[in-house]
Amino acid sequence: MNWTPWHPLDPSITFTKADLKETLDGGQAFRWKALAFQEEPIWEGIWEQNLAQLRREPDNRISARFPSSKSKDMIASLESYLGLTVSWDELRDQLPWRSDHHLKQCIQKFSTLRLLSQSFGETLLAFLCSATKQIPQIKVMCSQLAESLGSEIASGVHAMPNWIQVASASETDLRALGLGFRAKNIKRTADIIAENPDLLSRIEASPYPEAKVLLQELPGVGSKIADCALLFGAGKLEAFPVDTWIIKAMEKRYDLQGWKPQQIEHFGRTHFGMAAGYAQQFLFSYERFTAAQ
DNA sequence: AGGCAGGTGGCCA
DNA sequence: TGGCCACCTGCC
Repeated sequence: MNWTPWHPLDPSITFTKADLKETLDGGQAFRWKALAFQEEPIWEGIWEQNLAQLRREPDNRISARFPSSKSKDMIASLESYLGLTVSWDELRDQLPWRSDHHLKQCIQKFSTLRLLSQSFGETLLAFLCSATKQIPQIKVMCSQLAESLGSEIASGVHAMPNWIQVASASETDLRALGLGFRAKNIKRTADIIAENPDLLSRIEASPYPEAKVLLQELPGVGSKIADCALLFGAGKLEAFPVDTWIIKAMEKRYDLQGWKPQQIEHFGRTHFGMAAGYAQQFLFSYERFTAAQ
């Protein structure tokens, strides 16, 4: 593969080493990998029809390079994907960290953590794969889907399939890709979307509460997967995905033992406010980090 | 060897 | 409404 020269991204996009890893490879997206495990890894990833490599500069800024054949507009797309158009500093300041010591601690530990701005369709597909799976296995499923059904965007590199491409596969085909019991729901969801071509864009354009109701009508999409798709794939920051990590975190840190997932979700959305999903990501990252110690 | 993993939906009281 | 359980598969 021939790559362009390294190109500096907008200087407002800064990451610590740990936060870049957490943002790209911490469970929001599943198509980034660290290439060289030296002092500073180079991150290579795929989003929509794009491929790039990222590296951190000593001042925490990011440089990127692209396949030399098609680099036009990729810089703008990457900057948008990395959240250039969102005011993360303001959103962070609006979270209730002044009265919430644990949140303050999480934010201090992951000070440059961001939410990626991902494609809605791709995000929904990835999180339909995620049920009772850990991140490395979700990445394998996404890569299998891409290689089998997605378009080739560079030599040997495939984009995630769109929902029409997924619908072209049978449930048996999907099971052969290692999707397990998720294959049935992914196939049924793909057929519904293929028959209603504007469904996803209508949901994405709807206000959060309505969008969540509509999304949960799709087979295999419950509260958690709907919230992940809306938070990571549609920028709806009110969404507060409640998974096993968040349940453990909220029980321990907010004394919510015995609360049901729906009650924890309500608490989170009420307590953390309009950017509850951003707060969720800080809590999630912190909990995973402390568990790994 | 058996339980568990970024869940969901169906079934039963 | 609320609790229980099956469901693919891989990994410890």
